Amino acid sequence: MQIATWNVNSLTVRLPQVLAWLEANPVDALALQELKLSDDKFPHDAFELAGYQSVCFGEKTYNGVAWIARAPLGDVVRNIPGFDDQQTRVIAATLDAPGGALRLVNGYFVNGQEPGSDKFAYKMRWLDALHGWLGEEIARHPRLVLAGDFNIAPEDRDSYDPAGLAGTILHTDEERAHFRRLLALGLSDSFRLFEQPEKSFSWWDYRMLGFQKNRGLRIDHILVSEALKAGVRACAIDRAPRKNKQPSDHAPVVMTFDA
DNA sequence: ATGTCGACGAATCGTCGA
Repeated sequence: MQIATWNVNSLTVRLPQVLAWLEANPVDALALQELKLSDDKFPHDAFELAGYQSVCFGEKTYNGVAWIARAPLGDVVRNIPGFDDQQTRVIAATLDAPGGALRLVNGYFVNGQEPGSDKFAYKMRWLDALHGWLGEEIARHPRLVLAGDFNIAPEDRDSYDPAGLAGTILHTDEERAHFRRLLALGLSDSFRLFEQPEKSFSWWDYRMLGFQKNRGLRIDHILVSEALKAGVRACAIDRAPRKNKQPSDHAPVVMTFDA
């Protein structure tokens, strides 16, 4: 079984690339972020023609998340229960799998702009709320996957310039502490369960030839709960779509596991 | 500050967010 995550930076622009990628990579479930479209504009039909069901939670212009899956998605939750949020950043759903249902959580984590800013404070509150809710969610659904654009480079090796960017957004101790708190819930970063090439990144700035120079960050992650960890067989970043014409600034991450 | 995208409103670009 395969689960993937991809920040597409506008599904309106990237839909053809997503459909082409799914045809070449027929994963069982795909988490999308930064749809930048309202739910009434979500292309359910196009995905259905490709053999996929979809559930979405979006808004005009910003944010927006969705799960695309080969099998029906049930028990859908939008945003973090109990956390009042004006933005569309979380969608959770349950997917049938051979070894039992999987709980799939997809998050477009707050960027935070700059340490000390209002947006950074919102990021900290949001991460707190996510942590609290996920603790309950894992207790209810031990077979859980947390995928998405975390907007956190968890360790120095996840950044092209850890010294130069130390303490800046996506690199702060506070953000990294939040990432480790998520791991402390019993979640594992599937990418780091395996030996990986050095300088493996999932995002590259559009500017300054970021991709060509591999000046990137690894901020897109797929975490698995304790119950799933032993079954994980691989996790890889697919850089190919970043070479497309009009690419997203993010590349998809794909996890393979026995479910 | 800059670079580059994408979306928006009201331009035929300026502004915002990433």
